[in-house]
Amino acid sequence: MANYQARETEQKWQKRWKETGLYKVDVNNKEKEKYYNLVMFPYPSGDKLHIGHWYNFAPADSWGRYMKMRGFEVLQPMGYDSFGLPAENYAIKTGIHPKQSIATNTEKMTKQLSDMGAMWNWENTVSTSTPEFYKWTQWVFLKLYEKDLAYKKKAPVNWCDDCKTVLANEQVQDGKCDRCKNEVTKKELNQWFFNIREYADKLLDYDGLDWPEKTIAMQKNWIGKSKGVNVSWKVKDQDITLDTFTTTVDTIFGVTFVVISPEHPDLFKLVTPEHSEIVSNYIEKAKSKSEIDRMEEKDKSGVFTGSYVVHPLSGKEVPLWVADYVLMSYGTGVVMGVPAHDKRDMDFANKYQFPIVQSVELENGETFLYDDVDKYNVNGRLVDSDSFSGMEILSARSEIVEKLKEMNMGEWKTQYKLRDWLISRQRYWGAPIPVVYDPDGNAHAVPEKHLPWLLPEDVEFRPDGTSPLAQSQELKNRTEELFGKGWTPEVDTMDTFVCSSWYYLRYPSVGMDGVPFDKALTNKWLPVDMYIGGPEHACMHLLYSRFINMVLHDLGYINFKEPFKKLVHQGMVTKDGAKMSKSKGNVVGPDEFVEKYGSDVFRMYLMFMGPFTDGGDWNDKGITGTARFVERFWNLMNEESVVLDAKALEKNLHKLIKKVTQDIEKMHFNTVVAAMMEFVNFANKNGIDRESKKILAKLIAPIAPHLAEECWWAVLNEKYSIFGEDWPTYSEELTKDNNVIIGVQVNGKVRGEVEVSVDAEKSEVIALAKNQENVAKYLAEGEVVKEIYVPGKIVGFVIK
RNA sequence: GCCCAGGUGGCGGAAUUGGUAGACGCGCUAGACUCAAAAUCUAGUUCUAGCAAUGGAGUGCGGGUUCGAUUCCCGCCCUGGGCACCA
Repeated sequence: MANYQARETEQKWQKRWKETGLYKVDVNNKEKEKYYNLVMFPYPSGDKLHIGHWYNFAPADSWGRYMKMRGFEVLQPMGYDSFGLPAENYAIKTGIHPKQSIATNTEKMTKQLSDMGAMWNWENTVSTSTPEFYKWTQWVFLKLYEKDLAYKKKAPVNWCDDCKTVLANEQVQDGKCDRCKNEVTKKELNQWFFNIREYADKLLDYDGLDWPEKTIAMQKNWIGKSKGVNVSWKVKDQDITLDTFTTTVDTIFGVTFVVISPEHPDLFKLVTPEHSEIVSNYIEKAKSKSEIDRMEEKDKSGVFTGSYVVHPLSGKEVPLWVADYVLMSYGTGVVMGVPAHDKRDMDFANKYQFPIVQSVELENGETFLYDDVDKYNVNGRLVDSDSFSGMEILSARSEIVEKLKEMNMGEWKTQYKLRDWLISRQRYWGAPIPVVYDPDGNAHAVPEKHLPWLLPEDVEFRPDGTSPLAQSQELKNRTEELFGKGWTPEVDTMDTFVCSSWYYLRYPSVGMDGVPFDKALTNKWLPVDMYIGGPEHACMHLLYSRFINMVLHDLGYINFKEPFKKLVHQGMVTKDGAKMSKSKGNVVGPDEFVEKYGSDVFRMYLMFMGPFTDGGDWNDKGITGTARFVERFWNLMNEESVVLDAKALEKNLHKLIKKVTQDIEKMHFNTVVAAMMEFVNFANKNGIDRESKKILAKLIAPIAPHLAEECWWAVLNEKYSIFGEDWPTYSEELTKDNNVIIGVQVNGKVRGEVEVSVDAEKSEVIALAKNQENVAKYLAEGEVVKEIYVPGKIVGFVIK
């Protein structure tokens, strides 16, 4: 018999699948239930598909195929996140226009993705840098603009001097640019933002989402909701009031100083003349520190402003200091210093000799830092706090706020760490922000009828910190022609995360010109049933998408709030335990292995390596195990065999169907492959009949589609295609064993084993166990005080 | 510092309403086939003592609960990921 010719066979089927349109999805299908199976779309880089793509896409495809065999109409589209820096940087290096390189790369990548043999719906593909797509990205911008959810403001923003552009907070990690790892600095610029803070509370609602806990926790942490109180402090001898935010207003009688951020706009008004020089010097020094320095500097520093503020409840005067540990970007930029109960304030007080005044204690009478307890759920009372002394902490908070409210000196306030999403980019290769300015400099949205607001082509790409679009004569002319003399275009482009925040809505409606997405079709197909992609997007793409989706929901365009019902993150493939990277030179290229063993073997090995969500360690030798298995599988299917034990075959087959079904449902593909191997080993010894072979082919179909199709059609001579077949079912009754071998323990140690019927009486089993020679030996050493029998599990004796 | 995930043979990993730890695969050892090798097949493979039967130890470390713990509880150590002066 001939060996299995993997490559030839795979190419044959890929061709046939394509010609027969096997995976074409009928988006209007009314008979079958829909299933939207989505992977995060890739960036079309010039490099070949790397192992991470395979590790992500192949199991996702197996999942889609499984759902197809379960009878769903499966939409499994693939597209390209094609705006962004790499194409632009490549253009700067080579002079090849991004439009050109992206077109070439997209074509190459589509070919590679097809070679994978996955059932992508190529009729429903998108590429975000095409005018037919970004027209609607601009439409999304306009919708937000109309609702005041897009606005322009001058603010200190994150600047990457290597990429020559601003970045959103989410794109700064450890003070460094997410993309190029260059240090990020602050710049004061007039930029476009999306008001994602407006949705902070809605974004904190994860009701009905089947998402990893980890991801939800990361988002919650990023949004950072804190409930607290704004307290007002009058500045002594001046007509200024400063607000401080605190989550623990119960400590207000422990305030011994107040600290203001160096960036506070009113700061200069508060500094007394004799302190102005020292404060100016301090501000200068703080400004010159990079984000990273400031982050790493745990050591507190600050200077006195010369002014005092008045405690709203006690009337005492406390000094007002300026210190850079107070952030202007969170809360009010001013904090009350409570050194007795806050670690940072304590460090600061110790350094500059402020008094430390205790104002709360725990139930046991001990003092404490709020850093060490759950501040929203603490039991204790106030001390030395005027009329509030002795009060329970939590109720004292309400009482204090009531009092402050009466005086008009305070109120409840909720703060978020989340900041608005900065979407302007001073780069070329992105969707132009559809805004123009009148001669007075006022912004106006480009009317919808002028979309797509085309990206001009008469520009140089050299990034110099100004937007390349500013050079375009065409854009300038276009603006004046349409809007009038003296009108100018916005020259920034949009963050590419704007494109990816809504692309999943477009897939079912691809080809429709007049709308971003057809309402009925979208409400039918969305939300995405299964979304698979990397965990690194937790606080970027996955947060932005939820936000945009919610906005579109609130505007009435769609009837679902959340875009992704179920989310799964694939793990990472490592080499000898280390992350693969070009610099380490340990990158494994898929091509040579696909060439040698075929796509089925390659993807099965990736699945077999470890649990999908954990990732796995690549081993060049390890793949031979899967290759041997495919060969054994092929031989088993081809050989005529005599079944030695029909009962055992039936039982094992039903057990296999159950195991494979349940494990695929859990996405434990590694144990699916293991179970298939085990069964093939069994069938090789025992023999297998035709009906069982058919079931076996179906079971392997999701994970090795080409092999399954070939076995189904060429070996078993069944009707094309196996992917039109139903998923096998099993009988629970048949998976049950009549006899089991269970262990016998004496004082917890295994001393023998007995084979018993599953419904045997306890007395019967105990007697059988006692007769075991080795068991009897140990039982003789003492008196049996307890006999244990857990059916199907264990027999145990306790002796004294 | 805080939050999350994890630590099991030489290696990747199985097994948790507590019930014979190490499925499946890699590697390794021996044998068959071969002039030989590769490939394939058969047997073995946690460590340790023993010819064996059998015994001792064993799921990061130290305690605890239990007839019985990889699984539950307490206290540590280590690795990976995320956040980080958030008042």
